[in-house]
Amino acid sequence: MKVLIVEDDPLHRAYLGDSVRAALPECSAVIEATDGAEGERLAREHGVAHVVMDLQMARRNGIEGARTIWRERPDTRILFWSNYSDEAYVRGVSRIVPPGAAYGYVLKSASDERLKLALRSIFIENQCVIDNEVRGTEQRSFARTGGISEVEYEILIDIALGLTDRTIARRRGLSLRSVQNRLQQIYDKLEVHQGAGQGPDAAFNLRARAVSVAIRRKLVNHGALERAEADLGDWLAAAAAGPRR
Amino acid sequence: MKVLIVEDDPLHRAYLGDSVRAALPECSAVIEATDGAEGERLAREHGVAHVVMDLQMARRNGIEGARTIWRERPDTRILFWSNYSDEAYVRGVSRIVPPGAAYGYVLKSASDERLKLALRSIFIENQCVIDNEVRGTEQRSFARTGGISEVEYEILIDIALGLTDRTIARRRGLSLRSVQNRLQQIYDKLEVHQGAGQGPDAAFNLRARAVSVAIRRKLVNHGALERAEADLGDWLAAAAAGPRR
DNA sequence: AGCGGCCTTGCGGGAACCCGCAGCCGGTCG
DNA sequence: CGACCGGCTGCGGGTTCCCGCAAGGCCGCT
Repeated sequence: MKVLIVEDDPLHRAYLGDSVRAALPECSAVIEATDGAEGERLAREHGVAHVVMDLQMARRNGIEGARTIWRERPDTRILFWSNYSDEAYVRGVSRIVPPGAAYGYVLKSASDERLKLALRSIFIENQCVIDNEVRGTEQRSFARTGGISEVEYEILIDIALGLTDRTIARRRGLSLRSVQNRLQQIYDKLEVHQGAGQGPDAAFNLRARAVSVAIRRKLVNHGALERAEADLGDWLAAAAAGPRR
Repeated sequence: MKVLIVEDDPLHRAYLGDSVRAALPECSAVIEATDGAEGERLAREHGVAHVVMDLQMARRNGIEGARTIWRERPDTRILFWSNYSDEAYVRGVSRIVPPGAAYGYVLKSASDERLKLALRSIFIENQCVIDNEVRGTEQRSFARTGGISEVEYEILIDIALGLTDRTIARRRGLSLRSVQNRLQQIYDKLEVHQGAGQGPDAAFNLRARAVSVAIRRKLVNHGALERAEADLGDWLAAAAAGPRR
């Protein structure tokens, strides 16, 4: 069994290497990469089926890397090892995991024991292991209160990108009013109010305010914006090529 | 000489401790804290004058911690040790450093040598040491192109918070039109255009778009938003108490 | 069938936003 | 001193945003 480690911090990389070797005697080789792009390349070259991946790396982030690895080999087992349990990361991961694939999400603050256990569970037993704290944010995200649904999340990203209502409508195949309705729901769930007086002296611009609290609540972050921007670029190009109107 | 290390990652904390002891034989004690709040407390209790501080920690970030430490003892020497050279961090730091204070900014990706050199320069020689890469973003930030001035930056933060033009005007003591003029400059410098057609079918909402590219360019980030939100809260309370109108 | 809920869509209007035009003022330079 | 520049301000209008009201469609339940 070959294990690929993708992690840009040398200290963490070394620590991970030790843990992998200690937890998995059946591991024949540990391969190391320092960013997502290199990880993709090495995974392809070595035909690796077991990966430990950091999210949030400097040059190419872990979600991108995992996506292309999974696209090429959907049965690859990936353990995400991250500093944060931000909803943006959790959503980003759960959106790209292929059906039936075994994966894990463990925080860097977890104990040695927990990490080794997760390694064995995922790589040997083929089971999913989600850190309890991460599970927490996942739960919250689908709970009644503060729970942003998938469709709403799309629109939220769109306004975070700075799109117009009309553009969002075209992109998502909705009417203008529907987009605005969804925005209304988002404002509700994010508890965004006008601030002071309702009418002439509202303190907040709701749309901008919603983005602000979404960022503060870690629903969206830099990585998510980058990905969304790339998608948007694709769509804009496609729309310009064949504007079916 | 006592040195306080504020860093939430145990691996990095241990590494820092080793480096400090190796680089500074005159160091009599190394004290460790795992977040900004604890760092403030320990600095006060031990009367520490030499601090190594991580930015971006989970519970209370380094800029907050450094601010209160410096407020209590402006001659404290602080070395910031960070993963990133984002403009938001650089601005955040350079805004709180007291006049004449010695401080440093070194990236975690720097070599062992560089870290030790910086430790000696700052703590012993009382000199400022700014990582070259950080200097780079600092330069860029004040250069002609893409250079957001301090006043513009304030307004940028305000729209990122979701404030109305009118509210910004009140807060900053400007007329409505002046705020909008500044916004215009920001749009220019951030190269934010309407996207497709000028008039009825603009793809972008400029204000939201500006925030989006500001985040992607790392002019603002989560920590900066948190701080700005706290400031805003103070101002709102003050404005409600004595609305001089 | 009838009913109630949920989502979608259209309409209308008040507020906010984006921005060109123009006047005012303090500072700099020839 | 006059010319010029950059920043601040008011005015006006075109567009977008925010949102209440109401009508229609789909679905499940009684």
